[in-house]
Amino acid sequence: MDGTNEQQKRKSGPVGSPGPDFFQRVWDVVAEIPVGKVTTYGHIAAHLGARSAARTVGWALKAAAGSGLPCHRVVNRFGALTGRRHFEGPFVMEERLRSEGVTFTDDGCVDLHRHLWVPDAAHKDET
DNA sequence: CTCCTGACATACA
DNA sequence: ATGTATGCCAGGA
Repeated sequence: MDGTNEQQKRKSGPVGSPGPDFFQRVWDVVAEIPVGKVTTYGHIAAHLGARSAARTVGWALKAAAGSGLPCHRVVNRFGALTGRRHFEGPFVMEERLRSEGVTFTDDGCVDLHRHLWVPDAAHKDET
């Protein structure tokens, strides 16, 4: 049988809630991103146990846009500000990161080599 | 109720 | 190496 629309069955499913809302979990991680640092959707998703759910992470950020969450510190694995269009303006995201000390490359991407932050590292080194 | 899209990423052909 | 297809979770038409 085809499994193309198998995902839709989740909606019709009775409960099967894995626990707290996936969104809430994403917001919790993003809220812990230190200033001057950035993380990627994949790292957040992987930290939540769903490395392939990177798309859903982006959705959570869109839902959190304007909720006071530093969603501007979350970029894709290339360091590109793919979500800048969901901000107050197309340049707000970059300006904010620059304001926090984040540097960019000539491609307009965040310098992940200097500002890449991983959620798992925060749990291990927690004073 | 069903199908598609979406701020991504990985696997396979 | 490039392109296509799928997976994940949630929401909108």
